[in-house]
Amino acid sequence: MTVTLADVAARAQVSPATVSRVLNGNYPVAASTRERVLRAVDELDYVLNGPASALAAATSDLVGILVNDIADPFFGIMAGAIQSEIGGPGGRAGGERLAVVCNTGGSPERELTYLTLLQRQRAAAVILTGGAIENEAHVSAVAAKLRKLADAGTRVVLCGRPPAPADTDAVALTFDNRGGGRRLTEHLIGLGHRRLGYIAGPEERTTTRHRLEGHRAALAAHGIEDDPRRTVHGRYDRRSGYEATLELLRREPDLTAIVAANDTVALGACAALRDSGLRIPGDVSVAGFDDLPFSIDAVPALTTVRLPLAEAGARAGRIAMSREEPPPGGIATVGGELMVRGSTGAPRP
Amino acid sequence: MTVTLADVAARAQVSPATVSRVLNGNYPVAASTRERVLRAVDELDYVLNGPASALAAATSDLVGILVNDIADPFFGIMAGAIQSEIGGPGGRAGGERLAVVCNTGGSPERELTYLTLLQRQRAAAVILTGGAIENEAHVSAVAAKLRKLADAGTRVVLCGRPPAPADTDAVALTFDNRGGGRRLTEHLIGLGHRRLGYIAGPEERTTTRHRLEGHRAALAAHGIEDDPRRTVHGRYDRRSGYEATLELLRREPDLTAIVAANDTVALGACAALRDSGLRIPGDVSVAGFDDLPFSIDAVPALTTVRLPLAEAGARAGRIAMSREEPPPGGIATVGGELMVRGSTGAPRP
DNA sequence: CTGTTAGCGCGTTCAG
DNA sequence: CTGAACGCGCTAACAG
Repeated sequence: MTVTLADVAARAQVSPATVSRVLNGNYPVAASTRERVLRAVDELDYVLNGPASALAAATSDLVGILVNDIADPFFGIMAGAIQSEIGGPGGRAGGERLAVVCNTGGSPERELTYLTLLQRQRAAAVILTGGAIENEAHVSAVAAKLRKLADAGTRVVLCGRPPAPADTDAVALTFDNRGGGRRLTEHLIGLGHRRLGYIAGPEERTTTRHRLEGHRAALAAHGIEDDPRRTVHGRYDRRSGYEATLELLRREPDLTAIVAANDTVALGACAALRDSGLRIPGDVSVAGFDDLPFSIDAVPALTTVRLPLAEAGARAGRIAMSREEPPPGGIATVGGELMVRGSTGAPRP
Repeated sequence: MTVTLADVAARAQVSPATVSRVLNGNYPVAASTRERVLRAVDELDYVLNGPASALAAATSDLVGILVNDIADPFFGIMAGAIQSEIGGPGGRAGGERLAVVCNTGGSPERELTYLTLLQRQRAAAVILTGGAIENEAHVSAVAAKLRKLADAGTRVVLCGRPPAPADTDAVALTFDNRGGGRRLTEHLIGLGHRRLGYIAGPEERTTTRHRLEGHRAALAAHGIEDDPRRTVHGRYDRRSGYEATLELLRREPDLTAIVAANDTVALGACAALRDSGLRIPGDVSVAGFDDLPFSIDAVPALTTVRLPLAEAGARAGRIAMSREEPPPGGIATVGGELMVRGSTGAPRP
């Protein structure tokens, strides 16, 4: 029923081994022989059996990409960039590797499950994107998994995530969330703001903590008291930004600025402010983080910290495919750039 | 080095076949035996070899998802919804299927290449999202591929895409782009607009054509001349919307409304209008399509046609997994809902 | 309910 | 440069 290597070999009057060599291009084969083989492949409409070759070769053409939520452009942009770099020559027959995108939804269990599933597939590489969960048990469980993957020959790269324990052999491209958060808040302080609300992401996540630490560092550096009532935790979504803003305004109606965990949350904050009859930035300044594509279309355009998501993803992809040297020590910090736009201004007198 | 089924079998004092049965849960196994096997699996930290079982079973746990661009939430939302429905019980050991996301970038060649790659992987199912390319040669090439996939037992589902030839056995969930486009333009006409600009998507794509046809049908139904100078083609991105808007204004400065191919393009149009000193909707009304999450945060909020992307994706995923009956005839039309918001209003007198 | 027996289709030695 | 032979790790009949 289905065409196999042997069928191609028979038709091309060569041995199966030769066909395999032609297809994988890893061994010298006479030009004329190659011709005949390729013709036979074409005539029979032969398609290599991936599982069979993965079994024999003990490695597959799959690259796992773990994301929190692929519907969120923050992850979509990284995933797309990774994918654009894992194809091309260098792989097995055809050279195209396939991206297995795994939505963890931020759940530790799913993260581990997917890592196991990728291990089962003998993935050529695994790239974990976005912040990590800061639960001790989970961190060590992940580290153990990463170690096993590395032992099995799977390349592990962290993209936008803090480094894993050194013995995991995982390369890390880490976003400078702390520095970005600090510069952002310093920008607001520089404008004259002294009463700043902060909408943080979910607890127990590195991204949340680092951004918040940067914010607090800026406050501390300028002698501004860090009133805990000015910080609210929520999810990384619009609704959370909306509700948190109402809550912040309830607690302290004379806030002059709101710093959001990310752009999506900032958009929700803007909506809440508008619905409360407050003007941006006339009454309250708003700042986001990430600089997702829509941020520039907010009205006023959102002041935020641009993270080079596509560049980082592309680099992670290349490193995963050994097409680029890992950074020295296996760790690189990727900086963010402060984008000052219309949503922040001087506080009302 | 690596633990195999046989190792587990030996430790549990059963045959390899029994271990396989426990892991796949497809055959009755005595509870006590299962216990012993699972314990052995645990103690040895055994992970099934995916390629090996795919080879033996002649089918894998992989589900292919073809998208134009995973960084675009239009596709990200569908991909995420699909993924949420392909896991769960019913599959092989563990029951979790993996989503292979393939970015075609709208290129016909890449589309075919990815279909071949998925065929090679013996994917359990393939879901093609978004509009199709309307090139005769390509359409038949894709149909041929889909037929082969179906023959090999791969379930094929089209999500947000017009039906393929009936003999491909592909189930299609098609968006009613024509109807949505028509209602949108009728809404504008109803407000009193007579000079409407249209920013279409790339040529040779079903989505572009259908939305445009709906627009024209509305014009025709109301006796409004369809001046070709009022239509500009571009890509489905913000920049394209920006430039097309400037071009439309150059051609006909007294347009009172602009209909965009999708929300992203509409955002670009809004930016161009603002930069041109025109107010929305006071001077020019703007409408989009899709109702992506950010559309409600545009200022003014975007009038658009909501497509139930998540619902359609989820349904496509269930159909692909045979967890839901395909629609009668294998074809279902998914309607859009007109969302009237602040970006459209009566034209200036 | 469980063990035995054959492959699944390919990559990779090792000879030639 | 090419062929022969073996085994990758698992599932699927078939018996029992």
